[in-house]
Amino acid sequence: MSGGATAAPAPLRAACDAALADPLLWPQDAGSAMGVQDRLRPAVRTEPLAAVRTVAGLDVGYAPGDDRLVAAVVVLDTATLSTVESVTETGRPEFPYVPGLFAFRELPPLLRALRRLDSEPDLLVCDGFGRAHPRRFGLACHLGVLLDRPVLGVAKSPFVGSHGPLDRSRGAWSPLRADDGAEVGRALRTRDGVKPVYVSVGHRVDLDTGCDLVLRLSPRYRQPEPIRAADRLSRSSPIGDDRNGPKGPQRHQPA
DNA sequence: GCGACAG
DNA sequence: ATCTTGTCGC
Repeated sequence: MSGGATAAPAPLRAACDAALADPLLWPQDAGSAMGVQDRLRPAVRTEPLAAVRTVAGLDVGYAPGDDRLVAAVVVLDTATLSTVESVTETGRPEFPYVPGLFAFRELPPLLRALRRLDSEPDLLVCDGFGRAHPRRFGLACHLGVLLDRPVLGVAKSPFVGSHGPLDRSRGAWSPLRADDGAEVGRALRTRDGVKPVYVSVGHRVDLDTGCDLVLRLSPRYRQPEPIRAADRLSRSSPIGDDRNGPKGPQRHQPA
């Protein structure tokens, strides 16, 4: 048998397939979904993360006046911010948008996109929260635990918790605290005088490392480049038409 | 009970 | 998420 006690993390592809194949992970009602979050939450770990050579940005875009969506993943080289690889996957939402249950809506399409990646990014960055969540288990935690990989959540608006004012300059930050005083994330200014982004730990990374990385990944715009790249790709990507068979996922290789 | 509520 | 014009500023 291979894969003993010292087994390396399963390849990304296998981890995505395993998660997608487990029916217990994808309930159809809100009550069971919260139960899944409570069951998985204890697995979240916070730790330093080093040697982040490549980062994958994840995002999902929705077609206007339609029920179709596009999940996009773009892998960037951390040092140069150049694109290493990118994929898109089209589909239809199978769970309604419910604040607090975001993962049940966006994770399935994101996992189907991630499974087709050839590379194994050192870190995943998603549009949303990690521990800054009503039950401390947002999208970033959920994805991290399912794949047992480092994941960071970067959101554009606060969800739970509050923070004090922060300096006007890029790099300024203030702890995002839940009602009980726990630091569940940070409001981080990535551009002078521009609204901050909200960083929270998903899994296997800590807030210091996470904020440091987010700043390095956001040299010019408010949002980190990996998320910007995934966001743009999800918007510009043609939507497949399921009525005549899926259009088929698009693969993209840098020129 | 009511409002607010990641994307 | 998505629908939307111009405008101010680097």
